[in-house]
Amino acid sequence: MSKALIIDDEQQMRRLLRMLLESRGYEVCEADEGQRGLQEAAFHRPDVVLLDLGLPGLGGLEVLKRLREWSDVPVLILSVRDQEATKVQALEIGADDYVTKPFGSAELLARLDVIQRRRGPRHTPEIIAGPLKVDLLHHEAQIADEALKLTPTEFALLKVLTEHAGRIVTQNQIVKQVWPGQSSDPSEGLRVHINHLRKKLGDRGIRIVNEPGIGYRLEA
Amino acid sequence: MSKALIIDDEQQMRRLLRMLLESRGYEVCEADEGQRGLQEAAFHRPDVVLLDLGLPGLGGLEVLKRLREWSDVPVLILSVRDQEATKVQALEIGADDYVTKPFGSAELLARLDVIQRRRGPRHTPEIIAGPLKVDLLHHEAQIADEALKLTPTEFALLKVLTEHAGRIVTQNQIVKQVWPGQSSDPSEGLRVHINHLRKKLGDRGIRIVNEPGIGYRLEA
DNA sequence: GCTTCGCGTTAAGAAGGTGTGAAACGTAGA
DNA sequence: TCTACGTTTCACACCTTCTTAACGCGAAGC
Repeated sequence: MSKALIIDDEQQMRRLLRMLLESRGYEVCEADEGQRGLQEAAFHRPDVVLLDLGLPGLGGLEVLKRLREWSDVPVLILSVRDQEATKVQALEIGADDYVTKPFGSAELLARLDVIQRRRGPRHTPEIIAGPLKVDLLHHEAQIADEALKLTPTEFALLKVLTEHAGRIVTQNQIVKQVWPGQSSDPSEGLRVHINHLRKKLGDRGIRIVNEPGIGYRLEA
Repeated sequence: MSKALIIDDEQQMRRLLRMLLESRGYEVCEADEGQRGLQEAAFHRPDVVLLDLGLPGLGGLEVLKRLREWSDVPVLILSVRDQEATKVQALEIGADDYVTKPFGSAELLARLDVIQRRRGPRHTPEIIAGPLKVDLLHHEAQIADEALKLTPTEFALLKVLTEHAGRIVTQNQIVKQVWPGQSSDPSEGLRVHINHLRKKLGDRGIRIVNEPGIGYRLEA
């Protein structure tokens, strides 16, 4: 059975989440405040954390940062609208995904599934996401055993997205990985390369989804 | 000819093993560190791996675990006395056998034979891709039983490409194999030798295809 | 309804990689 | 020393890829 930790200051929200999660077979523990959340995480070792960004006292970002100092547990951010900048920060610190309040229960559970299925950076020469296979050693990419003809930049881009398949990758993260040591801002060109990549991927079960103002996500 | 990969941080040990193995007709490659060992294994696809348990950085057990995620290659563990528990762990993870340092050369070679016989048939000293046959033992290459007259560099180049026939080999990989221990960048000359090789291959069902910005691929 | 903002799409020039022939260089053997 | 052979270097034409700019579109906000 998976354990989930909810860190949120609103009692109603905690109750809602608890019901949802328990109906899915999770064992649930809660914290209404950041400091306590960290303690609970250390003690219970949850398999997934649901973290509210708008925490009083120790803020959500700070909690995430301290958590990441010693744990790789998947973290799902709960945020309200107009917290775009903060959401981006959270993803870059190491959050796995976010949902915006108010959210549908189906959406929440789906995202939970995805971030728990993820694996850390692979050390095999291949990354696989659904029908997509990225061979880092030979610089090859295949969909359902059919080779894709990619340019070096497109390959690097697809690699980053596939490594985090199902999760959002911020534009900053992408740019830093694909154009390392770049001074000027190539995020203009990013759109072009995303476009090319989408055309080459076609309609074969792999999509690149845009998250406006934040980044991109590869869906299998 | 069989390929062996040595992963050990002590240079003296590597040299000793290399001599032993080469005297037995093995082709040997080395790595002084775990991460590099995994890369070498992925690229060279050795027929047997000799793995030191006491590696700095990425430990021997960790290397073995990651190797076993994608490879069934026979692995012989090199351990020192008083590592009983670790040896057991290694065998459980998927090592095939172990020898304790210091070991006699006869014992090592015997164990190597055993664990290799356990796995399928021996490697042939030939690489074949379609109508192309590369005979490593006699340094000969044939297309449809017609011998090719190749220079040493051309032969080494064709060997690398044929070993990975159908897949992309990056320029870096080619250069490292054909011009080992070269400091200056011979990738200029690579183009020339590719050119020569293409001429000698002619139009007999074997093509060398360029992947711009990445490397080359041999197609049968 | 208008403006603003971010994204998708397209086109074209700039930048960089590749193929090819020839010349220069190094080396071993006669 | 000369010769033969293989390797490396160079120059240049050609092609692919990258970058930049412009424009259309839809969503969000005023």
